Amino acid sequence: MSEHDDEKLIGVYPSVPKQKRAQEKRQALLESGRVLFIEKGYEQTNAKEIASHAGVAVGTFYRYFTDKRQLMMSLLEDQIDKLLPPEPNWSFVDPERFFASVMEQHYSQINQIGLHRLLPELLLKDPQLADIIAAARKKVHDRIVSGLKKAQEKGLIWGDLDLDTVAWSIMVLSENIPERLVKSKGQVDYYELSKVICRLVFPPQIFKQ
Amino acid sequence: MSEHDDEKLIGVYPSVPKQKRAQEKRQALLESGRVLFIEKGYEQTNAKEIASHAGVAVGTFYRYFTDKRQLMMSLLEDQIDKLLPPEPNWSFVDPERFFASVMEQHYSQINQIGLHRLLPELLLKDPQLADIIAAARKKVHDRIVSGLKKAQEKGLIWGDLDLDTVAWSIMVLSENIPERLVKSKGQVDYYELSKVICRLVFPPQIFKQ
Amino acid sequence: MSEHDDEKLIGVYPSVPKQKRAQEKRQALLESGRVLFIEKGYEQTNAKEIASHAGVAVGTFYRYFTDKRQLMMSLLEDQIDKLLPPEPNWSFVDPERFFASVMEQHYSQINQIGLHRLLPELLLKDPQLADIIAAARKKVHDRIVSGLKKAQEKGLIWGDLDLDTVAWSIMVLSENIPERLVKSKGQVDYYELSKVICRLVFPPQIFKQ
Amino acid sequence: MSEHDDEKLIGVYPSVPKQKRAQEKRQALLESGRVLFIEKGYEQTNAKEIASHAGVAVGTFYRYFTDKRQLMMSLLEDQIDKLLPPEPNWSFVDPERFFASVMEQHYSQINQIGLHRLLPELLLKDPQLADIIAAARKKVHDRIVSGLKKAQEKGLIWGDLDLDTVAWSIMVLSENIPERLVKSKGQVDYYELSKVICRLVFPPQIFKQ
DNA sequence: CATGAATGAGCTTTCATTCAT
DNA sequence: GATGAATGAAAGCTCATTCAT
Repeated sequence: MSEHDDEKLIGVYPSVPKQKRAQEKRQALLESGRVLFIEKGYEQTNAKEIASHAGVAVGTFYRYFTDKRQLMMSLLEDQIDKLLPPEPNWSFVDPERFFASVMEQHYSQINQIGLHRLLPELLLKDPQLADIIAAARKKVHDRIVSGLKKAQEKGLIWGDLDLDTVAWSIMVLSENIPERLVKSKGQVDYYELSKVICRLVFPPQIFKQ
Repeated sequence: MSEHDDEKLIGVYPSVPKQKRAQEKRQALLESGRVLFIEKGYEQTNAKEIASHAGVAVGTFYRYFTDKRQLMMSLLEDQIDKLLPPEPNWSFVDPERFFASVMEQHYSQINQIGLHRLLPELLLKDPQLADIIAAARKKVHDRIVSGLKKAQEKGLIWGDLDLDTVAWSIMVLSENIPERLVKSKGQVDYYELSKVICRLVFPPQIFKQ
Repeated sequence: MSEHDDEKLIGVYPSVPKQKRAQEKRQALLESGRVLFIEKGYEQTNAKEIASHAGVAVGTFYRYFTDKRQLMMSLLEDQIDKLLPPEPNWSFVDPERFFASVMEQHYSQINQIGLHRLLPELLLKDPQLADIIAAARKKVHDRIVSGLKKAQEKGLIWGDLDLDTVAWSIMVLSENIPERLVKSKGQVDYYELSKVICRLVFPPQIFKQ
Repeated sequence: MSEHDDEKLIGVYPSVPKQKRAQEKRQALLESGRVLFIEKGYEQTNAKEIASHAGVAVGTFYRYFTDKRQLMMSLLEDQIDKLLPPEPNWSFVDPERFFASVMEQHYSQINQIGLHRLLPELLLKDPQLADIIAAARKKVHDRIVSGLKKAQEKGLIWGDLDLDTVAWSIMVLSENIPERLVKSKGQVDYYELSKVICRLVFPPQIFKQ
C-alpha cells in the first residue's frame, strides 16, 4: 500500500510498508541488543551502541523502546518459548544418546540466544524481570516434571527420588555446561552429561531392557 | 593494650589504636560493600553508597580501596578459601544424611558470604576477576574429584561415570539450591538434594552394606 | 591551518562536527575557553565554566573536546600561525618607525589572542604542549634570523653580534612589553622599544644613509 | 625575649631545641615547597606532597602555613631581596666580560631559587601575589635605572635611548635566557647576551677608551 | 605540638533521554 | 518518522583542610 493510499485513508495509522520497515528496525534493534548484551553484559551496553550497531540513530531506539530495560524484556518475551525443552519420548533404545541429542537440540538453541548468561545480573537489577524469568524457569521445570511423571507412570525411573528435585537438577545441570565439554565452534559434547542425568533418572536395570 | 589501660596511664597516650581503628574502617567498608553488592548487585552499587552505609565519607572509601573493583577483589580474596568444601570422610553409615550435613556446613558458610550470586555478573564484566573466580572454582572441583577418587579406590562409587563430570555436577547442584528448599531463616533442607547427589555417586548396593 | 592538520596534531575528536550549528558551538566553546583562560588562568578554569560561558551544557563541551587540554591545544593551533612575524622589508627610510609599525601590526594581533600570557603556565604543566610551543617559537626565531641574514648580506647590521642571540633578544623583547607602554584601549606605544631593537640591529651610520 | 628567659619563666616547655626545631621544620617545608613548585608547577603541587617531601605530616604543614598560597608568599618574601642585582661599577676595562660576570653572579643565584618560572602562573592566579611580584620587579628595574643614570652622568651611554626602556630590556633579556646558552650543569654562557646588552648601553667608542 | 585518618566540596566524565531540525 | 546534537543528573575520584588521638 502506497503512501498515497495512506492519505486517502483515515490518515492516522502508519501504513503497511511503513509498519514492515518499522518492524524490521525493531527486529534489528532487538538483535543488536541481544548480541551486545551477550558480548559485553547488560549494564556495559548502552542505547547508543545498540542503535549504531543496528544502523539507526539513538533517537530511533527510543521510538521503538522506552529504554534499554524494555528492549531486554522484549528479548526475553520473544525468546522465552524457546527455553521450553521438547517433550521427551520415553520409548527408546539408548536413553543416554537420546538424552544427549535432546539436550543438544534444545541447548544449541538456547546458546544461540545466549541470554541465559545475563539472567543473574538481571535478577538482582530488576525484580520485575526477575519475576518473568522465574516464571519461565518454572515453565521449564514443570515441563521436565511432567515428562518425568509420564516416565514414572511407565515405571521407568527411580522410585525414591523427589521428582521436583530431580527436575531441578536436570535443569541446573543443563544450564551449566562445563567449559571442558565445549568443543570447537561452540559444539558441546553432551554425552557425558547425559549419562549423569540418566543416572538420576533411570535405574540401571532399565537399560538392560 | 586495651583502651582501658590507656586511661589508667599518665594521660592520653596516642598509642596504637590508630591502625586498629583504620582496620576497623576497612572492615566496615568491606562488609558494607558485601551487603550492598548482594542486595542490589555490583553495578547498581556505587562507592558513595558503600561509604555512607559504612558510616564514612567517600574520601575514606578511596583511602582504603582504589575503586569498587578492588573492594570486590578483596572480598573475594578474603572469602575464597571458604569456598573449599571439607574433605569428606567416606566411612559412614548413612551417606545421604552425611552428605546433607557436609553440604549444610559448607554452604551455610557460603550463603552467609553470599557473593556467589554476584559471580555471573562479574564474569561478564571483568576478565581479570573471571580468572580469579575460575581458579577458585577449579580448586573446589579438584577437591571434589580427589574425594571421589578416594571413594573410587574403595570401590564405593559407580564405575561408569566420568569423575570430572560427576564432580562438576556436584559443584553446580550445590551452588544452585532451589528456592523451594530454602526454609525460614535461610535454613536450607539439603536432604533431598543430598539424595540426588548420592545417586550420582553411590550405587544402591553400597547402602545395603 | 586545515582540519586535516588539526587532526594530526591533536588527535581524534570525539566526533567530527558536521553541521554548521555544531561548528558554531565548537567556536563558541573555543572562544569561551580563550577568554576564561586569559582572564583566570588555565588551571583556574574548568570545563563547566567554559561550557556555561559558551551557553551550552557540560555534556556539549565533551562532545567537541576530550578535555580542557585538547581545547587549549586547538586554540594554540588555530592561532599559532599568527605568531609568525611578517617578513620585513629592509629598504626603508626610517627604520625605527618602520619597525614600530611592523611590531604594532604583529603584536596587536597576538595581544588580541592573548594566549601568550598562558604559555609559561602551560610549559610547566604539559610537556607535550611545551613542545608545540617551543616549535612555534623556533619558527618565529628562524623567521627573524632569516630576516637578519638578508640585512646582513646588504651590510646593514652590526658585524660583531651573534645573529641567533640578536634574534632571540628581539623575540623576547617583543613578547614582554612593559606595562608602561600600554596606553588606553590596549594600544601599545612601540616606538621606544623599536628604537632599542634598532640599536641591536643597525649601526648608527646606517641611519644617515 | 631570649631563650634563657623562657626557661626562667615557665620552665615547663622544652624551649630552646623545640623552637629551633620548629624553625627547621618551617625551613624544610619552605624548601620542599620551592623545589616541588619549580619541578611540577604551583598548581600541580599539593600540601601533602610538600609535607611528605619535608618529612613531616600534612597537619604539620598547616601548623606553619595557613595554606599553600601562604607558603608561596613566604618563599617570595624570603627570596625577593636576592632578585636585586648588584650595583655595577662603571669604571672598567672590558665591559662585555664584566657585564657577563655580573649577570653570572646574579642570575646563578636567581636560577638557584628558580621561582621566576612560576611567576606567570601566579600572576593570573592571585592578584595579591601579582602585586608583590610587580613591586619586586619594580625594585629591580629601579636599581638598573639608577645604575644607568650614574653611567649616563659619566657620559658612558647612548644619549638617544629612553633609560626606562633600556632598563626594562636588560631585565627582560636577563630573565629569558635562551636554552642554547645553557651549558651542562646549568652553567650559562652569558657572554653573547652580555654583548647584546652592552650594545644597548654603550656606544662603541666607549670601548676604545 | 605532631600526626595522618577523615571529611566533603568540587572537578571530570559518562550516558539515558529529549527535542529541534 | 528519523536524526544526532544537546542536556544535565549522577558517578568516579581528588585534595585542601580539619580534628581526634
